[in-house]
Amino acid sequence: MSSTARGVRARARIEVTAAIKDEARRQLAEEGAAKLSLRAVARELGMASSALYRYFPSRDELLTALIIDAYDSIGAAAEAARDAASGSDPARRWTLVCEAVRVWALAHPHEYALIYGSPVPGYTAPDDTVPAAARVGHVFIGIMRAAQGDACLDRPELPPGLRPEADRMTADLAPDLPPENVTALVAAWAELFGLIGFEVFGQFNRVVEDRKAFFRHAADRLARGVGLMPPQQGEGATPARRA
Amino acid sequence: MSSTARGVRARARIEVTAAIKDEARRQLAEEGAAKLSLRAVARELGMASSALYRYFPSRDELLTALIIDAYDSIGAAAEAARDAASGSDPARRWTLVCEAVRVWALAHPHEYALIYGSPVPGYTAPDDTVPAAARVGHVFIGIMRAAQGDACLDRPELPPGLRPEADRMTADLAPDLPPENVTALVAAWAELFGLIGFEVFGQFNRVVEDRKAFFRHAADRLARGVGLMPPQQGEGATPARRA
DNA sequence: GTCTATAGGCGGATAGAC
DNA sequence: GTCTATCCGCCTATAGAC
Repeated sequence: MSSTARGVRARARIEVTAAIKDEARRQLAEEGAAKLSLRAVARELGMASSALYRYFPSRDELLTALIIDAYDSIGAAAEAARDAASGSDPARRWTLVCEAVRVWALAHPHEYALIYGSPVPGYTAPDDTVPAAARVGHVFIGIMRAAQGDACLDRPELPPGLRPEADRMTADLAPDLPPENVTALVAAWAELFGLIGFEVFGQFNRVVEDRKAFFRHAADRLARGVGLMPPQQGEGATPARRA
Repeated sequence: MSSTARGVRARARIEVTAAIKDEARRQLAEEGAAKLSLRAVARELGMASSALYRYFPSRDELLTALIIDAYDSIGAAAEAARDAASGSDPARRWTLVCEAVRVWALAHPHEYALIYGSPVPGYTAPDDTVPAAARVGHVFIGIMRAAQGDACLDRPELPPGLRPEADRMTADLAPDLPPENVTALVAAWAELFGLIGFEVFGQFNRVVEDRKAFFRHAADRLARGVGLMPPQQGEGATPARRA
């Protein structure tokens, strides 16, 4: 009953919780999130399945914990890349963060599938997951902000029909940035995960071989799209408008 | 034993096969591909589960059939959009095909997840799926080809390190197009499915509201990236290079 | 081609003893 | 907090009758 005893128990609880999540992550890789089973986790851990219910009241709560962990992990990877590149210019920071996100995804394909792949049928993520899910996006917003501060942010065009939505997104996400750049950023954010998802999920099999070089180039193109680099001059033989 | 009887039986077989796939697609929506179960399909169809094995020798064969159907369906939607827009210029054809792919995905989210979402654990698609999977990409290649024929294709830059891979992809996919455009096209192809996937899988919840307008703008930006439109002039206050 | 029956598994979740 | 026992459901796949 001493505070020491409470500390010991609390520590044990944390360790068992971590062991459960570790084993669950292992099984994620083998069976997928849809088939994540408390029973199988318990079996592998040498515990009775009913004992797990003291740690996670249901299968879905365990899933939620894994999702938050995964978002936090990829978010931390993005933040670490940003911090390591703090001396570089914004365009280079952008590319390095993109590459860090890709590296994380390739190193953790099943956790990547859990958070950016198909939703798990019958499961809806609770609001607890939102802050962790936002971390990667915040890193990109921060890079854009710094670029604006350095006055090296090019402003892309915006068609009139998108103006209301652009203003709304801007108010929500980054009121201090121009709506043109916020809109481009949201698009680039989604497109980045298209590139990564195609690589992780195998759509690039038999299509792209040198994926690292391909990705680096694509990330640079995304940086151009959000205004972190000037639009390049085309080398084409003709101006692109039809006669 | 007459040829008529054979015809009747063949027709019945086709109809039952179609009914099985229809019911399986229905269940895909409710339980997901990972839990697709021959038994549940049979139950819903009022058949004995063992009877289904006369049509599909295993669960995986049924899954393969559903995957091929889904690729063919989204491919046909892309081709139909291309054909309907045959009078328009390449940039407009690009955008219309992108929108058709998005519309298909939103109308068939679970089939979309089956082909462009997380891989089904324990299942590997056989080579039979490759031709169907390539249809959407071929539509985009065709649009690029036509643009080149009309001499309205801008050629983006390529860094030296990507040259070998660009040449390799070009030889594989479209030897008659410039490697710069082929590389940009492959990137845009992946990015397109990033945009669509984020919408279908819910990543845009609470972020993008007017998704149709947002997508149209993003698709135009992709068209610019592959050279179907000239790069736009930035309106930014300053040139984008850092001092 | 369809059925019943069967083998040999799997799962979530709870009750109640210790 | 962990256990055993239990309820009740699910699955793939096959054998053999009709």
